Amino acid sequence: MTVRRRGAALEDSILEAAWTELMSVGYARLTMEGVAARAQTGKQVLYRRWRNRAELVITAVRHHIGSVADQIPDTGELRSDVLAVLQRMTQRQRDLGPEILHGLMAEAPDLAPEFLTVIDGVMTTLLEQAEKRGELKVTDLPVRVVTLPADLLRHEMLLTRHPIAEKPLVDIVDQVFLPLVRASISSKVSD
Amino acid sequence: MTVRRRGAALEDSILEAAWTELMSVGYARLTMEGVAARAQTGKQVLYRRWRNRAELVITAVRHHIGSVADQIPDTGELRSDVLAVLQRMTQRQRDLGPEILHGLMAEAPDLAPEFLTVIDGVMTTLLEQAEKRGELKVTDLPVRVVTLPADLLRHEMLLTRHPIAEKPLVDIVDQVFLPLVRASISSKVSD
DNA sequence: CTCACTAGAGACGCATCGTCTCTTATGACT
DNA sequence: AGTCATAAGAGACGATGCGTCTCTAGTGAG
Repeated sequence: MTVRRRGAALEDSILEAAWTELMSVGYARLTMEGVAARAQTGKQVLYRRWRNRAELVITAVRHHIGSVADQIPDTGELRSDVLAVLQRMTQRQRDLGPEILHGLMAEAPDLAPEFLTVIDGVMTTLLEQAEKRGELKVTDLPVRVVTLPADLLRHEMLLTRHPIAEKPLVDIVDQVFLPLVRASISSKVSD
Repeated sequence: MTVRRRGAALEDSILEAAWTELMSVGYARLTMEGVAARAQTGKQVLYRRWRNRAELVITAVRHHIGSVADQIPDTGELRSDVLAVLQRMTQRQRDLGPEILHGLMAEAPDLAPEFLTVIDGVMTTLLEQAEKRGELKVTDLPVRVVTLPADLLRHEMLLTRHPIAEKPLVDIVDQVFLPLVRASISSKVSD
């Protein structure tokens, strides 16, 4: 070993090695030793930075695919905005695959709550945009309805092993979300 | 060792040992060796019957808490029927705890689809009962809406680490499911 | 009473964990 | 330029659990 890396350069190498390892052997069979070997470094270097597999992998995943909240759609219509968000979510699931998702869910307890708050924020923004356009009143909607499209999609991701097609997304929006939004508006009138 | 067990007696001992082990150390730290030791038998006896940890645990769980479909509520009203099913689901989740649920989901790919079909059948029965009473027409409802209460609850179970209270169940039924059922009926009229 | 079957027990080789140790490259500070 | 604390690279280490294999001796069927 002639050159010895440090700081960010080293960390990037490790995260990239972890990602490659993740893609080639999956989560269940990813080992700290494997990552260290691929990154041409020692295990101790990994354990100095992450307490376990799960934390390392989460960092690696975040490092490679950003957050759904990174860019919020604004198409001028609530329906297509929501659909766009759901599509972004499925894209991320496709990148990871179900095995990694389940593995992380089982081993990283802190991950799930974060999913919730992130999407919550995004959906709230979408609804505020719609409200500004006069499509609806945000206050009409129970929180449960606001997070519902993402919740249903997430459920689908966790319970099926295959990547999710376009149809379920459309169904969620058209058969569940939008009817509820409409019902909420008309019930407000009859109050 | 004086007495040597066989057949069902032996199998029951093992399943009970597995359950006890599950309750005392959780799923992640349950080992085949631990179960064998507690059941006072050898590992080979386990491997003769189950291919791995996940299958053994699934059998043990089924052996101790039956299926949601074991008894289908019939209270005379759709709302309370659905609530009763959701309550039975949360009861089972309480018995298991989130850690076991996640562990099994990650390691036993065949488990998830089964959840889906079981609840699907139960909900369909509830709706047929309601239809017989004249509460609604089953054909009005998209499949997505039929499975929706269970789907949402399952989502909640998988994403929160604590047992689920009564309120979310009521919210799911009153803020999401029933409004959709009603909307579906009235939209049918205006078709 | 005999015998095929398999329970009970644990040794085995392998993989991986997380810790520890050792040498030596590196960059910050004189 | 020279010194030095720091941490990188490498791998040995004991522990643990996997899944397989082997051996013996209960046990129920006939």
